[in-house]
Amino acid sequence: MSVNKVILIGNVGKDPEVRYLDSGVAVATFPLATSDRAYTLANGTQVPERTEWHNIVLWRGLAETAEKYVHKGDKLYLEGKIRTRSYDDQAGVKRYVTEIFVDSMEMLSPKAAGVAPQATVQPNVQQQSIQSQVAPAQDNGADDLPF
Amino acid sequence: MSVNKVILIGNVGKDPEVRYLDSGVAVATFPLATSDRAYTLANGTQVPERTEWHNIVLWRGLAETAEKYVHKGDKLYLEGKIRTRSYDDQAGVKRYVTEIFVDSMEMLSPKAAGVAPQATVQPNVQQQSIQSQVAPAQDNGADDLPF
Amino acid sequence: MSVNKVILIGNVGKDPEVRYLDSGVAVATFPLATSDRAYTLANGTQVPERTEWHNIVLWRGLAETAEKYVHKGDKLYLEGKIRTRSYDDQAGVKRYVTEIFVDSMEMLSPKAAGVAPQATVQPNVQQQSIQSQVAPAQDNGADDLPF
Amino acid sequence: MSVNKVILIGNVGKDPEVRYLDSGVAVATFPLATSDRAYTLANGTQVPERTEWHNIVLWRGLAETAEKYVHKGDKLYLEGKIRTRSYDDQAGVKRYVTEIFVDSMEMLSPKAAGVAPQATVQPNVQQQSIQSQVAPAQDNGADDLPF
DNA sequence: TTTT
DNA sequence: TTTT
Repeated sequence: MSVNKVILIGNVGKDPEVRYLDSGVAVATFPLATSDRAYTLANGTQVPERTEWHNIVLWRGLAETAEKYVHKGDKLYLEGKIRTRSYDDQAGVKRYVTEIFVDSMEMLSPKAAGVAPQATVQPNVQQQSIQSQVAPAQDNGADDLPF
Repeated sequence: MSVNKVILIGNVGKDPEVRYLDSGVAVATFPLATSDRAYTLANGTQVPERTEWHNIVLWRGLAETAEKYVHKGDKLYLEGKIRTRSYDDQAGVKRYVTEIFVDSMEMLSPKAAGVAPQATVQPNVQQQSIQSQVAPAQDNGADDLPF
Repeated sequence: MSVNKVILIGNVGKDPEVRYLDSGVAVATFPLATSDRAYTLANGTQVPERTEWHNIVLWRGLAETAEKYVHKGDKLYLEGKIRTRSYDDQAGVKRYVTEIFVDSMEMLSPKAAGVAPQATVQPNVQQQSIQSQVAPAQDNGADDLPF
Repeated sequence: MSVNKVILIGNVGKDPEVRYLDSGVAVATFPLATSDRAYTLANGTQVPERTEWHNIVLWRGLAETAEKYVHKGDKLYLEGKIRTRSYDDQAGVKRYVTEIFVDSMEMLSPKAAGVAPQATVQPNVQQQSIQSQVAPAQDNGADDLPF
């Protein structure tokens, strides 16, 4: 038994890229930024703001919602899980990418809010089914990569 | 304004490695496994169990607690944030590691439970202060790396 | 747009009570205890352990899973939402009960773990559908009350 | 070992009421609304939107931040714990109130966002210390009640 | 490299 | 009414 849960509120770095698998399943990807506030330590050291970029992945209905309603700059609430996949780069070296597979999405930007109809996917009947078609970099071409 | 929160329940893959920075600050690292349950899709496809490995990082008091009480095989509840850092590998290629910086830890294994005294760090006066001393691979030697 | 999310790890106070609505839908209820650790303040004051009791409500498949596998004393991980309902007591005074409607459950007790097959409900097609049949105390009789 | 965690995103129903205890500690209270989306069941039943009201309580620095920056209508992200307390009403009947004790707050309304300086309290050295001074209704007078 |  |  285990739990793998991520909650993010942040800003969309680029318009979503949406691909459709042969099966017709939609996959959307985009970067999301979260930022730590700058602050000062007890000893006077200034710790500057730091931005963290997350590789966001949505499937099926959520991907279609993202395609319609999510834009660069939007603020989103996302709930999902951490997923690290590996691939071999051009030099044949194994590399890793950590992504957030989203289960639930809410729009926080005023313009966007209230637009998305049904922003939650059915759990367990979802991402993993098509995982093997999505993961590999080599059969997509470099410019087709989610990230 | 943003939120970057991770909640994990999983099993410790190896005993924690604990290092002490020059400042005396403790840093503990270990892998934690979470697993999706195996299940069968509507179309009959069997989706096998899949294990996700998380790179866990604890600081200061939490690192010292981990050094004393956390062992391979233990089940833990962890709350923290996602942090991706980059480093240059031996070939000079930029590589990325995603880690979970822990803010709060609870022991779920019966043996371990109830032992840890104060399993929560003081937020904001914490990890980032010593970040530059910890991140780089090059000044530590390969066998000194958290992961 | 909003979020109402609760995450609990605690111990079951009593065996679940399970009822079946006329529609055949199962509803399980039980109390769950969470405890703050005792600790000492900077000024020396001892703050004792404090137990919080949560009114847990599960529906449909989750209720049936609880009926089979959840017992007094078990440790559970629960994810759900807060729900406050009102009813009129015997004296006709409006009273409030706050309950946790569970979306996802995991067994943490070693004996129980691994037994439950599909511990997540389909979101949005769930609790609210039968809410009006469940809420009122007056049409159930006092001994039929969830709590 | 246990976990009692609440995550809310919702709208402030009224300007915060802030009181100062004899010790100088600030306590802020206000209602926060979260709403389920309306939706239609498989059988055609319309399930209307439903608003849930949460009794929010903040202490110390967070209460002072709320006093300065939080207003009716603002959208907030809150992280905290569930706490149910009892009191005797005018008729001497024991009554219960469930409150959310906040550990962390973020402003989501554009106007407010970015204003609050340090929106996280130090855990474990916090609410419980002054609990007995705050809980009872009877020594405060009805108009002094948080809710 | 963990657990069920 | 549970656990450590």
